[in-house]
Amino acid sequence: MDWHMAARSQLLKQAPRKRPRNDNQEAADWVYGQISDAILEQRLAPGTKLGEEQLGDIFAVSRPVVRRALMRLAYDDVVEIRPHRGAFIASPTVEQARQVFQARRVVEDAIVRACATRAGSQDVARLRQMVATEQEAARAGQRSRWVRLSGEFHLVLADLAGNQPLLRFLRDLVAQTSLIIGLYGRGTASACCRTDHERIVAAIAARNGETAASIMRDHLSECEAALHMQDDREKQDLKAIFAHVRRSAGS
Amino acid sequence: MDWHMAARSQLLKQAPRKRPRNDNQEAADWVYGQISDAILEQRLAPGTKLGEEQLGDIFAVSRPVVRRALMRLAYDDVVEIRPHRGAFIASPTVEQARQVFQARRVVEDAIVRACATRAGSQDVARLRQMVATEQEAARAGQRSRWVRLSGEFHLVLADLAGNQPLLRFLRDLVAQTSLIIGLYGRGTASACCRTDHERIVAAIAARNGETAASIMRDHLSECEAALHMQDDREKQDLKAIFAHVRRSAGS
DNA sequence: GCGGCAATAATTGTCACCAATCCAGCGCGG
DNA sequence: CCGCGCTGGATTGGTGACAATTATTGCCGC
Repeated sequence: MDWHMAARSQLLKQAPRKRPRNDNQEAADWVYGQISDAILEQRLAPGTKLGEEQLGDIFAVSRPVVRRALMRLAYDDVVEIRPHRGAFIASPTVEQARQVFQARRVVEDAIVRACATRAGSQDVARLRQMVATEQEAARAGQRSRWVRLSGEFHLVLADLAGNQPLLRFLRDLVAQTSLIIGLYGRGTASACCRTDHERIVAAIAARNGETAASIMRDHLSECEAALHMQDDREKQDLKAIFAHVRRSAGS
Repeated sequence: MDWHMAARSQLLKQAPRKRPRNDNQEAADWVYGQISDAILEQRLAPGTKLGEEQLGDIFAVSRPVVRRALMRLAYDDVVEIRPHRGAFIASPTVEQARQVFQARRVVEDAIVRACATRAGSQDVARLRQMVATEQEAARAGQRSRWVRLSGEFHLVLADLAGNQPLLRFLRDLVAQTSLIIGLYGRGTASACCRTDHERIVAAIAARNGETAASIMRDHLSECEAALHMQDDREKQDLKAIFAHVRRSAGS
């Protein structure tokens, strides 16, 4: 019903940006959007505990509202709810990270192909502006903003492709990608895609779907390769990190 | 954590089949699985109202449990929750149906390619048995069972592909496909894929991913083409359907 | 001095009640 | 006689408090 009509308009931001007054049905969506944005901007590190009461105090909403938001986030695999333990920001494993990137290659390959045939001149202009804004944030060194804009670029492409299920799926994948970059992206993760987005837009503007898909696949593979994916950063490296301390301070 | 380890085992049935005693955390999943199965077997027609209290009486669970199950189903786009109105089995529009099939073509193309490289001999045997069971149900005229097995075949393929995000995405798409077939599949919808599944398995067994993907794409396109997708079955055709009645019965 | 165990405390999960909202039937006015 | 506004019933949504479970911490035994 309200599923395909609003496509290509503002469906990307499903969560309201401003705080609703008292309506709690939208309040849950608001909390969901707030936490989701924090994850996308990497303000919430993986493993962070999300206490219900704590969030309820922060957002001034009741606990069931927080609960619903957390359940939605858990369904997106960005938070992990362990029974009677609480909700934590998910920490994707290396295997999960590879699967996310593989899924993104599959989905976004098709998305850019659709964009190449569907995108009009105004759509291309919109994409160019997004790329410009993103590069501006990158030059200014605003890492959070850049990460968010970089993800939004892919979502705008999915929006232009005009396929709602693929858009929703990619939204989840992008959110998880933010977590993955936050976990394994120490180092030159920011420089991985310097002009890839620009080249993708150019290929779309030229109606060359094959080229656009090829660039997109390479782009995602490069992003994946730029990560330091080492398996055992779960608990073992705690001992490695504090191996040199050797209880120097004592009685 | 428990995300990729259980892949390829029994992750397809995320909902327990037998009724848990009193534990309500799993009870919600149980209700979710029951309703989801009913949708997959087309026992629940689109537009059916799902009253919370009613479902609570049927499954002997409290209303919040039903509520959580309905929320999950709504997130899968198989039920539509209208505020203060209740939950209804979703009625996908023609546009939504086309997008679902397009998304399935994109995803399952990649899935069968992965299957062609990853599937071992025992996997192929499992697939052959699934096809045999499915054809048996088709010959026996068990429509519900056939619809369910037909969907499960695709999910088993996704399971073999070994990509959890794609598997979950395809699960949602298959559920929506059941609704679409229930809505627009009057007629020869059952005969659309006579031996397609068998040919897909053969291509996978031959390690021919390209052929398997081609058959899969054609298979999905044929299934889509076999539907009677007429646009205006929302409200307008009500007047068309009852145009000839001309209020014959009256005072 | 250290490991195991039990009691405590905090947090989550659930249920029952209450308020808000929407549909249906009915009376009234045109 | 038909259309419209109103009220009643029913269902959903929200909030509050209770019970279950688990992590932590202090204590006891070895």
